[in-house]
Parts: sequence; C-alpha cells; structure tokens
Amino acid sequence: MVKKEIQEQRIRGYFIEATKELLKGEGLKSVSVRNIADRAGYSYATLYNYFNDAKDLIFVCVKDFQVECAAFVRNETTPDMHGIEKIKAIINAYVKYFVQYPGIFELFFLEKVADISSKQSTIETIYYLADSLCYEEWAYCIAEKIMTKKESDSLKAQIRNEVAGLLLFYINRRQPEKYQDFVNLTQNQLNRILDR
Amino acid sequence: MVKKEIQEQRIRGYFIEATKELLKGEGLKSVSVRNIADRAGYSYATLYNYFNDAKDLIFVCVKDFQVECAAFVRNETTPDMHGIEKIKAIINAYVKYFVQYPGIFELFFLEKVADISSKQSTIETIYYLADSLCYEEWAYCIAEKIMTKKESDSLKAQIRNEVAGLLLFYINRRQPEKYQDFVNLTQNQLNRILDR
DNA sequence: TTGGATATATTAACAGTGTTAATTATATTA
DNA sequence: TAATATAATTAACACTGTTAATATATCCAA
Repeated sequence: MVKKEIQEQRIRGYFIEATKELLKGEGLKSVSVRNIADRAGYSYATLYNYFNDAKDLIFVCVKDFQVECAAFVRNETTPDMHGIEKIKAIINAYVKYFVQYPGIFELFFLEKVADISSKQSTIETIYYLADSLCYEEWAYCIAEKIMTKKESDSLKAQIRNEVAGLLLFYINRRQPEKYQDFVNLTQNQLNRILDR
Repeated sequence: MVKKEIQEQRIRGYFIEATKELLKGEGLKSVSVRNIADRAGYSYATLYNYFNDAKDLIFVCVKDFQVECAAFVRNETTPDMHGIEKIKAIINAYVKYFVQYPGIFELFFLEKVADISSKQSTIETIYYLADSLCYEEWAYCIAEKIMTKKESDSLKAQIRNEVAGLLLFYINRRQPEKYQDFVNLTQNQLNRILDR
C-alpha cells in the first residue's frame, strides 16, 4: 500500500515541521514532546507512532537544516570569488547562519545524543559541514598549487575547531559580549589561519 | 553571630561537595536537586535555604574545579620547561583534565546559564582559563622577544577557540572516534598554531 | 450497507525534573 | 519551662519523556 506510506510520510512531516519551527524560534529549551505535538495538531503520544523517541525526531531535522544552511551560504556569497577569499566568505556566512539561529547551533553541536552510534553518519556530516561547504574551493586551491592536499586538510581541521569554539563561546557564553567584537575576532582568526 | 555563619558555610559545603562528586562521577545528567540533597544528607527543599536555585549551586563548583584543573596541570608539566614548549605541555594537560572529567567540561562550556549576567565573572574566568594557565609563559615569550604582545593575544584567542572546538567534538560528539586520533589531532593543531 | 478486524489516536499513568508553600521539628532566648 | 525564631521536611504544582490501556477511525469482506 503506497497510499499508507504517503500518508505516513505526510504526518511525519507535520511533526518535523513543528519541531523545526520550535528550534528556529524559541530554541531547543522549548522543544518538548507535548509542544511539538500541539503544534503539529496531534496528541503527544501520537508522536511515538512515527518516531522512536523525541531525540530521534529532533535529529531528523538536522539534514533539513544542513540543506538550509548551504542555501544560506550560497545566497550570502558571490559566485565570482575563488580560493582563499571565497573560503573566508563561506565560513563567514556559515557563522552568520548559526548566530541567526542559535537553536540550530545547539542542535548541531550541543545537544546530547544518547545512542551516538546510531546517529554516527548524521554527526559526521555535522562535523564535516564547514569542510563540505568549501569543497570546491579547497579543490581549487590545490589545483592552483596555492597549497598541498596535506596543508588543506590541516587547515580544514583548524577552521572546523576554531569556528566551533568561537560559536560555542559567543552563542552559549556571550563571550565576547558585543556582536561586533565577535565578528572582528572571527575575521582576525580566519585571516590568521588562511593568510600565510 | 559568627557561629551561625560557620554552620551555614559548613552545610553549603556539604551540598557543594555532593554536587562535585556527582559531576566528576556520573556527569551533569545525574546532577539533580534530589540527587544532590540525598548525597548531602538533607531533604531536597533544604537546598533552597542555602542556594537560590540548582544552577546557582552547580556554578559554585566551577571555581573549585578551576583550582583543581590548575593543580592537575602543574602536576602534569615539568617546571624546567619554558616558552612555546611549556605552553604546549600546559594545554595538553588542560585538555587531558577535561577528557578525564567530561562532566566538568559540560559544566564549564555546555551547561546553559539562565541569568548569564549574574554569572558573568565566572564565565569570564572559564573563557580565559587556558590563557591564565599559560600566563607566565606568554610573558616569557614576550620578554625573550619570541613574539610581540599583539601576536601573543592573537595566539591566545586561537588556542582558546581551537581547544574548545576540539574538546567539544571529541567529548560531545565522539569525533574523532579514537582517543589516540584525538591526541594526534590536538598535537598537530597545537604545533601548527605555535610553530612558525 | 453492515460487521468485524485492523490500524491509528488519545487519555491515563508512571517516574522523573525544578521549585514553592505549608507544616513539622529543632534550637535559641526570655 | 514557655515562647519565639530558625531550620528541615513533606506536600503540592507544573513541567519533562515514555508506555500501556482505551477510544476512535479506517478498511475490507460478506
């Protein structure tokens, strides 16, 4: 019965949409089983007919947000840039996305995952998201002999960790306090890593 | 009445000690008002006679753990080292401390704080902890003209964010999976930042 | 179209969380 | 010792996630 599957997917979609709205709006703290179900127009227990548990549902949203983040980055950057400068622009947009949606940052990096092994692939795509957004540009840099493959791998890791740390302190600890200071710090650190 | 204050401080200490044990042992997830009170030998409501709320109590532990972390670092590093190499050794010990006590990492960097302004100073000391552990060595590097003050500030920020990111991914996302890979990555990144 | 089977949705319940108010027990002081 | 002040406890409330039992649709054959 394909009809059943369509309907089932549709209802799953309602729950996912409700969860995404809550995450983008009020943030992770207001994402509860009852809140989600209310917004989706179902009882709280109905959720368990479509998802193993709450964490499962929450993590389903990750993939959608990754796509959205990629679109956001494309929209914030110009296609006539290349190499190092483009990488900087992409990372800046990437950072901007999470500052705009702190709830999504929490979901991607802070949210505890009970069974980490079952969500391994999702976690890996989060881990490598910044890398993959810059994929063509790293390739460009290597092709143009701006850097070696080995160097690019080292730089990727550095940016990955540096940016995660910057966002962690700013979003979760309001450190630095002012947004402009955060932007400047991010800029300085990116330049430090990429301009040699 | 000084007697009262001594007694009051003593009981506060019992709650703090219980919380610290839970944090170091089972981690943040098992730190609840009722768990703490049980371990301290009081009823759960008694806690509210000595602390404003649960978060308050949990954050009181931060200062103790900072002292412990500093002692751990002193113990893990030799006093006959100086400058860049000593900084590397200190940061390695700092990282090791949080890997050993993931619950303390959660408390320092992940735990949500409702009223961040009232805990501003605590949060700042967390933010600058890695810097302060290396205080003498940064001064040494500047005095020996190994780097300028401005360069050292930039390096401090870089290490701060890089290390936070590394720990965040490893402790919270098991990324990389194997401890040895994490150690190697940390080593590589530290060398990259500090060896120029 | 109706009756029975199946699938889906809902309510009730449990064990947990933080927090507050009312109550009980303890200590201090007149 | 009696009255008062202080401290500790229990009861209660509003939440949380999750499961089992119940109610309500849906579907398919007679």
